[in-house]
Amino acid sequence: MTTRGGRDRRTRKRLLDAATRLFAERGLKYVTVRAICRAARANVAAVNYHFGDKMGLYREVLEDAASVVTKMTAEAIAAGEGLPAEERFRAYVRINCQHIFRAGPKNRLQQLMHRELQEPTEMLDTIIERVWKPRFEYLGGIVGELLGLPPDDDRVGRALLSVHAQIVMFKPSPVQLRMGRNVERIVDPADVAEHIIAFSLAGFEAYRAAAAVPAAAGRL
Amino acid sequence: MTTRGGRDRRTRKRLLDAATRLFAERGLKYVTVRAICRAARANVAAVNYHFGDKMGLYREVLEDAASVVTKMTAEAIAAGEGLPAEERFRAYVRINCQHIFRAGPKNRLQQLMHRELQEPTEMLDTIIERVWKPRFEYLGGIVGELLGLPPDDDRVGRALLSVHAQIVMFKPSPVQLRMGRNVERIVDPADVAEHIIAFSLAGFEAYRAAAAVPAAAGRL
DNA sequence: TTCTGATTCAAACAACTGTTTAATTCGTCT
DNA sequence: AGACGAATTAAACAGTTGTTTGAATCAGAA
Repeated sequence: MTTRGGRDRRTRKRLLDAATRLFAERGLKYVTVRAICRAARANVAAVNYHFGDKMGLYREVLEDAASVVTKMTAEAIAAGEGLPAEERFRAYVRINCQHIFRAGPKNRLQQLMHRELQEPTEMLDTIIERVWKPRFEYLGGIVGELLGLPPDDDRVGRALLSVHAQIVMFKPSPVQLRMGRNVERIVDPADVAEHIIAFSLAGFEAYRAAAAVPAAAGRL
Repeated sequence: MTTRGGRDRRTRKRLLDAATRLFAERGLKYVTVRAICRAARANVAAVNYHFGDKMGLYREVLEDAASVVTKMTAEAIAAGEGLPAEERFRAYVRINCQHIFRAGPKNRLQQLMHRELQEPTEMLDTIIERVWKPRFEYLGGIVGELLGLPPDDDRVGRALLSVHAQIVMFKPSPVQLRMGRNVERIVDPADVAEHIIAFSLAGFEAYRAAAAVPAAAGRL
């Protein structure tokens, strides 16, 4: 029983690895079962044998990715434990940027989570519940504190999206690649994290200042 | 010659309209020729007859969209003519948000331009040259002035992307739809524009302040 | 009207997709 | 060795895709 996985689990693992890489790079629709099996050096029927169908493989890839990424988020939260809100914000952005921008398999898992938002599949609900909601709730608490507003305030919601938008955007993509700027320098991981931190903290401060002078609040 | 367009140009126009809508909603790969022809009440062979092939139709849709959107950008630039940098920035963001968030056909054309960045086709180069480069150059001039830095400075590049990221993000998408917040209020067009303006201007100001105190510049 | 060229149509085409099948190979236990 | 179940394989399957074909239809000129 336990040892039946001599040959078995090995091609299964190869399929999962190849599928993770390809799905992250091109998305569910653009990756064919044949391409996965070619990359995993397996027969075309291997996907159906081990995972039922293509969607079953995708489901398992995404669930594995969600587990790893969720653990990563927990680390990012733990890194700010006991610190004041501003430092918790810095820690969160820094760790997130590291995992998204650095090369390697961790990067791919993050990419899968982002892709599900841009190009949703039937797994969207699962990913939102397990990955995105916890993140946004945590970050919402921090931003609310920094803005001096309750976490469910609309202004907190918008500020949250502003932060999220920046983290996503700086992932090198076709946009930046041909803008005539030196992309390698602009999107340097460390610089980007510090940029987002400084830019966002200033934005929070602007809200704080506006809230302190109610007469100007309408302008915001 | 001139009047041969009785029946001819009409189905051609219907195909272009249907294709524009569908491509904007689902993207090139997810829209079938048959779906376009069904929506345009035309025969399956109509696309190949009028545009050569599917890609020819997509090319024409995107080129038409680029023309309209480019004109729109010119209007946004003209709206800030002669005004100081901060007011030019406000005008640019406001007009952009209007066109992206408001319902209607204008919205779809913008969406096509954004989609080409997320899911590039062979038309990417054309769209970057005709739509994105002019926009980023104009906005780069404004942001450079507001930051007190030359337009080609890396920090200007990052600030540019921060603004762009926010404008893109607030377009309602699956992310926001299930975050447990009241999305209709958070992404209200007018509020979003003012939020992005306030948030970004504060970010610019932070850079300005940091530049004025060189000792702290390394932190940013 | 008759002719001509452009347009439309139903049908079929070839290539690709995910999936299934039935035979074969492999590892493991008796 | 022999037997059994799990895993792999080549081949085929059914459905969808973009595209082509050749006949039918239409509008306008001679």
